[in-house]
Amino acid sequence: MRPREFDHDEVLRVAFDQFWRKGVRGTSLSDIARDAAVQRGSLYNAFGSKEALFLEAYERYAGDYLAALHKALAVGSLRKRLTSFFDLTITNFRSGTPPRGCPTTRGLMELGAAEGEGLDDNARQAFARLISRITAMLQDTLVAAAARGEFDGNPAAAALHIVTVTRGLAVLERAFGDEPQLRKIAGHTIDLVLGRTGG
Amino acid sequence: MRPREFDHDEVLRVAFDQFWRKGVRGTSLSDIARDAAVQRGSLYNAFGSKEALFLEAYERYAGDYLAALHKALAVGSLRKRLTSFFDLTITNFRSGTPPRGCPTTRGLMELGAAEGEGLDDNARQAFARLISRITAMLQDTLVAAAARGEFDGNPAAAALHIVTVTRGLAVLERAFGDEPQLRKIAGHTIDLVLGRTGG
DNA sequence: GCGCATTTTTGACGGCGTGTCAAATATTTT
DNA sequence: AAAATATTTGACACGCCGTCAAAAATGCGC
Repeated sequence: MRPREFDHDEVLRVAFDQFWRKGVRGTSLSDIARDAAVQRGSLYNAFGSKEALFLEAYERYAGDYLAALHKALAVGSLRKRLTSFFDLTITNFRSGTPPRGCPTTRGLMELGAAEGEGLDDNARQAFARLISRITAMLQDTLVAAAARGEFDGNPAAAALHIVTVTRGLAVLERAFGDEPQLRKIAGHTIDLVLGRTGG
Repeated sequence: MRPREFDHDEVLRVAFDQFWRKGVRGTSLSDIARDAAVQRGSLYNAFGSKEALFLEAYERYAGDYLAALHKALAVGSLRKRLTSFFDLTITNFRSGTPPRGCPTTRGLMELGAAEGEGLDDNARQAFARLISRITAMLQDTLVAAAARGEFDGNPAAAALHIVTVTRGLAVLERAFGDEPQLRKIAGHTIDLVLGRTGG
C-alpha cells in the first residue's frame, strides 16, 4: 500500500473553512485542492465526492458546536443559560471576516430540495439532525428549569420556538448583517419565553 | 427595429417558477430557455445576466406577495390578523409539489455573502427589502391594534420577533417538511406575542 | 534484499454551466 | 427601396464536476 501524502483532518479543516465562507455550491474542489496543497483527483479518491467531503467536514463542525452549546446551557439561572445560548449562536454566525453566517442554515437552504425529494438528502438529514439535537438540549434545559421552579410553560413548545428564532436570526444575519439587532431579538425572545414578569 | 419574438412576462413567469423549484444556482439559463421556448442568447440580450433575470422575476413575486399579506393583515381581531398572516406564509412555503419553500429565505442563504461584501448584492438587497416591508406591515398592524386596545407590548420589537419566526419557519420547512409542526410553532408564537392571557 | 500487489497520485477527458461575440435575420423608418 | 436598428443564432473561451487509465510509491511475502 502506498500511504497518503496529505493529512486527512487538515483537508477537512481547509474544506469546511471554504464551505463556510463561500457556501457549498460556491466552493469548488479546485479551490480546496489549491488551499490544501492536494491534487483534485486525490480528493475524489479519498472522499468520493464533493458532497461526501462536505458531509464529513460538517459532522466535525456539528460535533464541536454541540459540545460548545452543551457547555453554554449547563450553568446559571435559566435566563443566564438562554442568554449564553443565544450569545454563542450569534457569535458563531458573526465569526470570521467577513462574517460567515450559519453553516447549517445556509447549507439547508442552499442544497434546496425539501425532505425526501432531494439529491443531497444526506446533507439535509445532517442539518436536520443538528437542529433536532439543539432542540432536545433546549428542551432538557427547560425541563430541568421547570423542576427547579424557574419555568412554567410547555418545554417542548418553548424549545421549538427558541430554535425557530435562532434559524430566523441566521436568516436576518444574511439579510442585514446587523449584530445589535440580532442581540435585541434574542433578548426579546428570552423575555417572551420566560414571561415578561418572571426572570 | 426588430420586435421581440417572445413574451417578456411569460419568460419571467417560467424563470421564477424554475428558480423557486430548483434554486437560483440550481437553475440554468438553458433550463429556462428550453421551458420558455426561447434561445439562451436571447435571454442574455433581453435581461443581461442570470442575476438580472432573477431579480426582475423576483420583484414581480415580491409585489404579489406583499399585496396578499396586506390583505391578510387587514381584517378581524389582532389574533385573526396574525393567524391569517402565518397561514398565508406557511401556505406559501408549502405550495407546489413538492413544496418549494420560501424563495426569499432560500435566495438569501443561497446567494451567500452577507451585507456589503457580496457579488450578488442587488439580490441580497431585494430580499432584505421584502423582509423590511413585511416587518413594517406587521408593525403598522400592531400599532393599530394597540390603539384599539388589543395589544400592549412594543410593536417594533414584536414585529421583528414575528418576522424572525417566519424566517425560522422557512428554514424548518426545508429541514423537516413537517407542516403541522410549522403551524404549531406559529400558533405558539401568536400566543406568546399576545400574552398567554390576552385574546 | 527483491519483486509484486495495492493504493495513491496524476493528467486527460466528456459533459454542462455562464457569459461574450460576430454574423445573420427581421423590422421600422426615411 | 434602402438604411438603420434591434433581435436572434451559433460558436467560442473558461470553469467546474466526476471518471478513467496510466504512472508512481509503498508494504508484504519470499
